Amino acid sequence: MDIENAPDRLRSLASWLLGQLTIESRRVVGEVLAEQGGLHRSQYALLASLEQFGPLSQTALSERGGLDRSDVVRMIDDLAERGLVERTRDPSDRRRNVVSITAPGRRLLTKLDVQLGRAQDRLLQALSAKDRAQLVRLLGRALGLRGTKA
Amino acid sequence: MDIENAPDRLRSLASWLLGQLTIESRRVVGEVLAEQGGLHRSQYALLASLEQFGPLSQTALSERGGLDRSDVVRMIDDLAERGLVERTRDPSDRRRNVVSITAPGRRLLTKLDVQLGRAQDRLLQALSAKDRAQLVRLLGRALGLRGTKA
DNA sequence: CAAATCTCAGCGGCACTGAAATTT
DNA sequence: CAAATTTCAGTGACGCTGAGATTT
Repeated sequence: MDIENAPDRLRSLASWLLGQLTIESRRVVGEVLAEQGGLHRSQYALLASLEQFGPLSQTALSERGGLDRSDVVRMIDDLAERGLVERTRDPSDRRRNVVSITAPGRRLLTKLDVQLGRAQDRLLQALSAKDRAQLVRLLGRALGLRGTKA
Repeated sequence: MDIENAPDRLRSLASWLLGQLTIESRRVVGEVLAEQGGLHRSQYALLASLEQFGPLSQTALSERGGLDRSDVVRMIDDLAERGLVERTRDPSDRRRNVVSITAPGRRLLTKLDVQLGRAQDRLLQALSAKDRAQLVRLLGRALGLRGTKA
């Protein structure tokens, strides 16, 4: 897509620019995930939550990762089949599942961290390091993130 | 979605933040479009291209608006039915369609401009005017837009 | 009982693909 | 003939909804 030729209305519209860059972002990230095991984006989010916060219920996972409860079911099904997470009934509240990341899950997550980092570089190659940091800051703030330099 | 509770890996990942804000963006923009005639986002892009550049072929429209040729067919079908654009065969090259915006199309476009402007304000309410401008600038640059202050 | 959790089936928008038909 | 343009049918990921089953 040649953004230079787009009409002014679009070139100055935040929502349109966001959408266009997100398309590109999904392409770039999708390539990485396809190579490194064929996970979905949401599955990276699940592994990231489990690694940082320890075992979680599926509801907690959906909240942490900004995912729908329904998608969590399907994505955890798949991760469990691959041995990247374990799902067991919570003995203290048998409505809940307790999902935890496995050693192979951690290893894959580490690998993905590296590759996704490079994907960000490709996505934002036109921006300086300072501008990339600023972009992340502005996006975070627009989403209601307070303070932390994350 | 409560971004505060997301894992650090996601909160600092540009592609994830982009995706989350784009979800919100589509929600907000979708509401406006649903109220003001029920158009799709891509149809606003089509009207915007036609207004600025005059009558265009469908291929040109797909390039200007970052749309797929296939979607242009469907979206123009609908716009033509509503009387917002006109589609005629190009007499000088009968492979082409010539699409042009109509008076009602212009009127709707103007109305949408206002409402979409407000939608941007809602989407980015957490940012100052300066930060919004900076965000637009960074997104444009990441997409390869050179120079213009748009 | 009401509320929480998980599961399942399905929907609609969207970016995209492949192939056919027409014209240059 | 090859190339360009439009059209059509269909795909897959994704965000989401509604309803049911189980448990608290």
